[in-house]
Amino acid sequence: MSEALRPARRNEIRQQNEALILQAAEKVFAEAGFGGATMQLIADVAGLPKANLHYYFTSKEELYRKVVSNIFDIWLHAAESMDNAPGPVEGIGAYIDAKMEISRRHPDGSKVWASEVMHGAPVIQDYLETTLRDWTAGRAALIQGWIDDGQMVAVNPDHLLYMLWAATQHYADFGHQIETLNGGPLTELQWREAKDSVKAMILRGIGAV
Amino acid sequence: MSEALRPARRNEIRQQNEALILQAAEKVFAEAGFGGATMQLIADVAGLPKANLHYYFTSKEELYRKVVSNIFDIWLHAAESMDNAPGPVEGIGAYIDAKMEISRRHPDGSKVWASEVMHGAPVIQDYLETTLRDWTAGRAALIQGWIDDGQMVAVNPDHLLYMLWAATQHYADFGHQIETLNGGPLTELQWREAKDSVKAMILRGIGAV
DNA sequence: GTTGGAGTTGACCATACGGTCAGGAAAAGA
DNA sequence: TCTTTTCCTGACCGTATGGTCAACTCCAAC
Repeated sequence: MSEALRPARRNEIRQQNEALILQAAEKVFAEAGFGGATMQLIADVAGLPKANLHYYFTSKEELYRKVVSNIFDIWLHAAESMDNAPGPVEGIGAYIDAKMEISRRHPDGSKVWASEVMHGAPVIQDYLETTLRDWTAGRAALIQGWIDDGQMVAVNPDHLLYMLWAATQHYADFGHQIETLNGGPLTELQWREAKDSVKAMILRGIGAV
Repeated sequence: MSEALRPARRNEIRQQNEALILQAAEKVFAEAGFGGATMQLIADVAGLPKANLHYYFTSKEELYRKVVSNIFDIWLHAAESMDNAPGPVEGIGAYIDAKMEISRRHPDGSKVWASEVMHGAPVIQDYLETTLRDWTAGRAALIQGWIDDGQMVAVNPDHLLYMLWAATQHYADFGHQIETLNGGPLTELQWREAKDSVKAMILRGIGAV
């Protein structure tokens, strides 16, 4: 019937299984860490025999690398929300929104990323030194421009970025702690309140309101 | 010579070795996570044969539990700095100072704690539900008091606490990322700048200046 | 419908891991 | 000095892990 799918049957299978495995891997790596995760458990979560994982990914490390790389892409994509903003209220506001949304939608990815960095970034050190460094320098300059324009108070742009990362990612990485204190997962309304609180405190904190 | 040490010789040895092992364990758990850490590596770092670890600690999990418990104590101790303050500037300012100092002096401990929580707090869930929950409720009430007194803007106290934790612990947990972006470890002066930046942004963010 | 390569998988392997233990060394008490 | 208790450790064990492989099925192209 759907001739659009017909010729890509093989690719389809491959793509579907790779996605399935990556999804399971993200979850297991987030829950157990790289060292604590086992290929067997990832296979079970994915619903595939272990040997099949090794057909698509040559090693545990390569699988892990792909998972981390995927997260970094999401992270970078959200970072674009800061651009083309007339000022800090819109730019940083949008960035906080985007990053809070990631914490909500991809908590496992966030945890894997956090874990990777905490352990000294053994597999993504090069990303940190190139892409992330460039991105950070660019946004720091952008923020400095807003300061020079008098659109916000003079704060150290680097430390502002660290605070943005910390405050937003905390809702994913420490989600379990928050849920425990909250007596359950955050509701839709509580998520909005979290977002608003973070935005209000930071925007007021940089004198942009 | 030192008769003060003489009668406690046995205890001395025990205490010293336990401390040595706990110190090594904290480092290794921080670097590799629970699953990635091995008793052999901890033993090597401590400079003791592996079998000796099992003389002092019956299992890897018990050793880990002790490490996490130690960190929680430090954490709780710092938490006291918020009490007996006349207002948010002093109370929250002191708390930020204390927590930033922990991030600087005990980065490994902070990482182990973060890792534990990220993995669902398998061994310290009871702490979260009792001690931490009580502490949080108490400080939230304290903050609410300051709000009612008009000493700061009305913000959600819980989310303020989350931001405090996030912003300060970030300098330990993501220290590797910060060091990479910074081109090396933070200097004494940079640490002061970090502390001042966090304090300035948050205190202004809650309208307490 | 036959052929070639992609996809699949149970069985298997070498290794590394947490943990044990017997027996010796060192310290404390008598 | 002799005895008892604590401390120490090399050698060892069962298990679980990451990874391999040969045999198989399924799909697409001719």
